[in-house]
Amino acid sequence: MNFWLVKQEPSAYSWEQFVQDKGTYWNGVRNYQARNNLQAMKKGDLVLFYHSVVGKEIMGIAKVTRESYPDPTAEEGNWVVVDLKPAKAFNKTVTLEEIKNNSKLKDIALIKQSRLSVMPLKATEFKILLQMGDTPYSGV
DNA sequence: GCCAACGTTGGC
DNA sequence: GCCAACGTTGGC
Repeated sequence: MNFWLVKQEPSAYSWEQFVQDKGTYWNGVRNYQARNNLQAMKKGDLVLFYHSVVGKEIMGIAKVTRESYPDPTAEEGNWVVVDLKPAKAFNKTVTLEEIKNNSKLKDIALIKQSRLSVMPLKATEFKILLQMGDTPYSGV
Protein backbone atom coordinates (compact mmCIF):
# COMPACT_ATOMS: atom_id res chain seq x y z
CA MET A 1 0.00 0.00 0.00
CA ASN A 2 1.11 3.52 -0.72
CA PHE A 3 0.41 6.74 1.09
CA TRP A 4 -0.36 10.18 -0.30
CA LEU A 5 -1.35 13.68 0.62
CA VAL A 6 -3.64 15.94 -1.37
CA LYS A 7 -4.12 19.64 -0.87
CA GLN A 8 -7.22 21.64 -1.40
CA GLU A 9 -8.32 25.11 -0.46
CA PRO A 10 -11.35 24.68 1.80
CA SER A 11 -13.04 27.58 0.03
CA ALA A 12 -12.93 25.46 -3.14
CA TYR A 13 -13.70 22.03 -1.67
CA SER A 14 -13.49 21.40 2.03
CA TRP A 15 -13.08 18.22 4.05
CA GLU A 16 -16.51 18.89 5.53
CA GLN A 17 -18.02 18.96 2.05
CA PHE A 18 -16.10 15.81 1.18
CA VAL A 19 -17.55 14.02 4.21
CA GLN A 20 -21.03 15.29 3.42
CA ASP A 21 -20.66 14.05 -0.17
CA LYS A 22 -19.35 10.69 1.10
CA GLY A 23 -16.64 10.95 -1.57
CA THR A 24 -15.72 12.66 -4.78
CA TYR A 25 -13.61 12.39 -7.89
CA TRP A 26 -10.42 14.38 -7.50
CA ASN A 27 -10.65 16.63 -10.53
CA GLY A 28 -8.92 19.77 -11.67
CA VAL A 29 -5.29 18.71 -11.33
CA ARG A 30 -3.37 20.48 -14.10
CA ASN A 31 0.21 19.82 -13.15
CA TYR A 32 2.22 16.98 -14.61
CA GLN A 33 3.92 15.90 -11.43
CA ALA A 34 0.64 15.88 -9.54
CA ARG A 35 -0.98 13.97 -12.39
CA ASN A 36 1.75 11.34 -12.32
CA ASN A 37 1.10 10.89 -8.63
CA LEU A 38 -2.62 10.47 -9.25
CA GLN A 39 -1.86 7.85 -11.88
CA ALA A 40 0.30 5.94 -9.42
CA MET A 41 -2.47 5.64 -6.83
CA LYS A 42 -3.90 2.17 -6.31
CA LYS A 43 -7.29 1.19 -4.99
CA GLY A 44 -7.08 1.02 -1.21
CA ASP A 45 -4.22 3.50 -0.88
CA LEU A 46 -4.65 6.01 1.92
CA VAL A 47 -4.60 9.75 1.30
CA LEU A 48 -4.36 12.55 3.81
CA PHE A 49 -6.56 15.56 3.09
CA TYR A 50 -4.87 18.91 3.73
CA HIS A 51 -6.51 22.33 3.80
CA SER A 52 -4.24 24.88 2.15
CA VAL A 53 -4.36 28.68 2.57
CA VAL A 54 -7.20 28.60 5.11
CA GLY A 55 -6.48 26.44 8.14
CA LYS A 56 -3.27 24.94 6.77
CA GLU A 57 -3.95 21.65 8.52
CA ILE A 58 -4.52 17.99 7.82
CA MET A 59 -8.17 17.15 8.31
CA GLY A 60 -8.36 13.40 7.94
CA ILE A 61 -7.83 10.23 5.96
CA ALA A 62 -9.36 9.38 2.61
CA LYS A 63 -9.19 6.13 0.68
CA VAL A 64 -8.75 5.55 -3.04
CA THR A 65 -11.87 3.76 -4.31
CA ARG A 66 -11.15 3.95 -8.04
CA GLU A 67 -7.82 4.21 -9.81
CA SER A 68 -7.07 6.94 -12.34
CA TYR A 69 -9.34 7.57 -15.31
CA PRO A 70 -9.68 10.57 -17.67
CA ASP A 71 -10.75 13.83 -16.01
CA PRO A 72 -14.24 14.59 -17.35
CA THR A 73 -13.73 18.27 -16.57
CA ALA A 74 -10.64 18.57 -18.80
CA GLU A 75 -11.39 20.15 -22.15
CA GLU A 76 -8.07 19.11 -23.56
CA GLY A 77 -4.98 17.25 -22.51
CA ASN A 78 -4.28 13.96 -20.86
CA TRP A 79 -5.50 14.70 -17.34
CA VAL A 80 -6.84 12.18 -14.90
CA VAL A 81 -8.86 11.87 -11.70
CA VAL A 82 -9.20 9.23 -8.99
CA ASP A 83 -12.19 8.53 -6.79
CA LEU A 84 -11.73 9.17 -3.08
CA LYS A 85 -13.99 8.58 -0.12
CA PRO A 86 -13.60 9.68 3.49
CA ALA A 87 -12.07 6.99 5.69
CA LYS A 88 -11.59 8.70 9.06
CA ALA A 89 -11.51 12.24 10.35
CA PHE A 90 -8.53 13.17 12.47
CA ASN A 91 -9.42 13.47 16.15
CA LYS A 92 -7.01 16.37 16.21
CA THR A 93 -6.10 18.26 13.05
CA VAL A 94 -2.38 18.55 12.36
CA THR A 95 -1.22 22.01 11.40
CA LEU A 96 1.53 22.97 9.02
CA GLU A 97 3.34 24.59 11.95
CA GLU A 98 3.37 21.31 13.88
CA ILE A 99 4.65 19.49 10.81
CA LYS A 100 7.42 22.05 10.37
CA ASN A 101 8.37 21.72 14.02
CA ASN A 102 8.75 17.95 13.80
CA SER A 103 12.31 17.12 12.80
CA LYS A 104 11.21 13.68 11.58
CA LEU A 105 9.09 15.39 8.94
CA LYS A 106 11.65 17.85 7.64
CA ASP A 107 11.87 16.09 4.27
CA ILE A 108 8.13 15.87 3.71
CA ALA A 109 7.08 17.03 0.24
CA LEU A 110 4.47 19.32 1.78
CA ILE A 111 7.30 21.52 3.04
CA LYS A 112 9.93 20.88 0.38
CA GLN A 113 7.61 21.37 -2.56
CA SER A 114 4.99 23.68 -1.27
CA ARG A 115 3.26 24.16 -4.59
CA LEU A 116 2.65 20.51 -5.39
CA SER A 117 -0.98 19.51 -4.79
CA VAL A 118 -0.73 15.71 -4.93
CA MET A 119 2.32 14.12 -3.32
CA PRO A 120 3.54 10.78 -2.02
CA LEU A 121 4.19 10.20 1.67
CA LYS A 122 6.59 7.67 3.12
CA ALA A 123 4.97 5.05 5.35
CA THR A 124 6.94 6.42 8.29
CA GLU A 125 5.72 9.95 7.59
CA PHE A 126 2.15 8.73 7.32
CA LYS A 127 2.37 6.93 10.66
CA ILE A 128 3.87 9.95 12.40
CA LEU A 129 1.10 12.15 11.05
CA LEU A 130 -1.55 9.70 12.29
CA GLN A 131 0.04 9.82 15.73
CA MET A 132 0.11 13.60 15.67
CA GLY A 133 -3.55 13.51 14.66
CA ASP A 134 -4.31 11.23 17.61
CA THR A 135 -6.00 8.93 15.15
CA PRO A 136 -5.28 5.21 15.12
CA TYR A 137 -6.27 3.52 11.89
CA SER A 138 -6.54 -0.21 11.55
CA GLY A 139 -4.51 -1.81 8.83
CA VAL A 140 -1.67 0.72 8.88
C1' DG B 1 16.95 24.63 -27.13
C1' DC B 2 17.56 28.70 -24.33
C1' DC B 3 15.80 32.06 -21.48
C1' DA B 4 13.05 36.19 -20.30
C1' DA B 5 8.50 37.30 -19.21
C1' DC B 6 4.56 36.11 -17.15
C1' DG B 7 1.08 33.55 -14.34
C1' DT B 8 -0.12 30.75 -10.32
C1' DT B 9 0.30 28.82 -5.82
C1' DG B 10 0.49 29.26 -1.18
C1' DG B 11 2.95 30.74 3.08
C1' DC B 12 3.67 34.71 5.73
C1' DG C 1 -0.98 42.38 0.15
C1' DC C 2 3.59 40.79 -0.67
C1' DC C 3 6.79 37.78 -2.44
C1' DA C 4 9.40 33.37 -3.23
C1' DA C 5 9.15 29.31 -5.79
C1' DC C 6 8.27 27.29 -9.78
C1' DG C 7 5.68 26.00 -13.98
C1' DT C 8 4.44 27.63 -18.65
C1' DT C 9 4.73 30.34 -22.77
C1' DG C 10 6.71 32.37 -26.64
C1' DG C 11 10.37 34.93 -29.11
C1' DC C 12 14.71 34.22 -30.94
